[in-house]
Amino acid sequence: MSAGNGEAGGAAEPASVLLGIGVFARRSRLSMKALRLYDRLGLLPPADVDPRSGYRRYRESQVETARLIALLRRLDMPLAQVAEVIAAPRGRGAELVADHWAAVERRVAGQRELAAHVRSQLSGGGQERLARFVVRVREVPDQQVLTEQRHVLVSELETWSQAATERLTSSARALGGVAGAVFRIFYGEVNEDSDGPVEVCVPIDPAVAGRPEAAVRREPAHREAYVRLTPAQYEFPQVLSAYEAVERWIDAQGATYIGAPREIDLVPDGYATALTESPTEVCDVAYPIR
Amino acid sequence: MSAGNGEAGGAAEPASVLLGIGVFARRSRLSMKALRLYDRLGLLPPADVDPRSGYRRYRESQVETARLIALLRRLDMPLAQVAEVIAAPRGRGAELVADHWAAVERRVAGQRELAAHVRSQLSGGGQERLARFVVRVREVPDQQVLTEQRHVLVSELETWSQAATERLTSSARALGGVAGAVFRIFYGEVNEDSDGPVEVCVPIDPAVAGRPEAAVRREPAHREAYVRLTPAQYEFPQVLSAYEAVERWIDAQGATYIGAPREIDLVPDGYATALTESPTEVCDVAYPIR
DNA sequence: TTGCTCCTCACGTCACGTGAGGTGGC
DNA sequence: TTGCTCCTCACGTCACGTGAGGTGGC
Repeated sequence: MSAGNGEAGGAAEPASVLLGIGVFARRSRLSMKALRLYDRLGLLPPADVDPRSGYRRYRESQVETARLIALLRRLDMPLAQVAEVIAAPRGRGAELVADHWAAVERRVAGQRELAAHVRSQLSGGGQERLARFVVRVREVPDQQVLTEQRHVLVSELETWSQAATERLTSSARALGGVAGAVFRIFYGEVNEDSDGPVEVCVPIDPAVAGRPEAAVRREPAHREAYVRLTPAQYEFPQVLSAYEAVERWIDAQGATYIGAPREIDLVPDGYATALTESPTEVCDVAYPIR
Repeated sequence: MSAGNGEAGGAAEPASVLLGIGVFARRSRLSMKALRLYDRLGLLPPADVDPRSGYRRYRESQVETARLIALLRRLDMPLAQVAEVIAAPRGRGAELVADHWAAVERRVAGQRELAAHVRSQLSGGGQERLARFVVRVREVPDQQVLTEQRHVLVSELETWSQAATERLTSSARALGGVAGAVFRIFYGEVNEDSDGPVEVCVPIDPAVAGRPEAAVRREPAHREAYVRLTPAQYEFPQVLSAYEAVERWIDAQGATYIGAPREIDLVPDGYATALTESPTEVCDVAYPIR
């Protein structure tokens, strides 16, 4: 409605309010180099750029945004996510920050366990922990299994695998019952950075045809090397030592891995029962070998 | 003593024990690319490299070292530090890991506060927090001060500045007494990543000549803009809002910064007294201006 | 006209990932 | 001989820092 001078939003903001990149950098606590980068990325373009000199000019009101960016970067938020926060309304921005921080805390929690594990490994002799495991070999007949497979990080693993086990177990009951020990196959590593995939397998009677609600497949007969774990040994990251023990044994034998590692539950209904009945042994960690 | 076959350390390790990079990568949970990098850096050179093909061959016993490296990298330890851990005896390695992890925890603790701060800023209106501060201006006469200056991270700031204040205060007493409010000048930012420097200043009688045990200098007379803080407002990271409030005010006035920001204690003996006597106001945050 | 600010390359850092294009080993 | 493994560049990623060499603004 006012005289159209091309400037959106500001009624009468004088040109003298514009700040050079140096002043703007000090006020916003960002380096000039960072500001040039944010300009190139479109994250924080200057209010005005002199067409001949290329000089960047920022508006006072941009200091607040720049400060927010500086704070978010101090939280190690990637610039792509920073851009989302900047673009979103305030409330949504707060949610995104909360999400980012929750992810950081999950990651750090995993690393905290790992750090303790590494320290105790280094200070406490090293070999002794592995020596405690007895590796055995057994033949596993082929099985018909109901399965669910998914990518999960270590923080989501327990929740998901319990839920999947429950779903598959109840499906199995409808098909004549669970015909063997429940197991999980790890096709890829599962930790703070890597997400598998993981497959939960519930054996059923081979004679029964599956219903389409869950994937049904044959797990082929094989020979496997395994160790049996107590509840304490099954905790992350201690369980890594169990995997290491089996791998060392296989290497020492000159045997060959022919499949992804797996955990076979010893107690029916898996970990939930284990918690309430506190058995002395909860599961086996195994590698198929030739 | 055995037949010298050129292999150091192993009495009778057959060549068949050597592993190709692919197998070694799987066993150690490192990528081949990472292994090649560690070779180039001298961090984990293969036991043997075929001179014509360039093929890398690793010894079984190197798997353990490679695993350790993989674990340390999962803790985000830089390769330079990883190299130190690998080279050090086990006990020393455990210490280095503990040190690294302690540093991570300190950093994360600071970021945790900051994340909460950013969230509340975004969800809670934003401007209201700044509006609470009343910015005033005053003239400060020139002062003779005893000082100590150092680079400190935010985690070390409180401990160091209390200790320095005590040292300087007792020196000042020997020189006729503390002649004014104790203050700290921040020449650079102090946070999880940046370490100042910071200078603690204790005013003394200008007529007294200093002794060489502490630096003595004149802090020139100046005009400064300041806000007065309650103990809650002085906590990190809330105190950042106070700095912001002063800076905004200065910008709004079109005034010019002519010195580094400073915190001036309102209570004698600084923060220690503040804790026991719980005053309603602890310190001023100020910027010299023209 | 002299400083000072600001400009754009270009390269370095960190720890790899991702092809390209070629070759050794069984 | 056919796959398969492994090789070395070379470039990309991420968020900048650090000069080099030059120019606009007051």
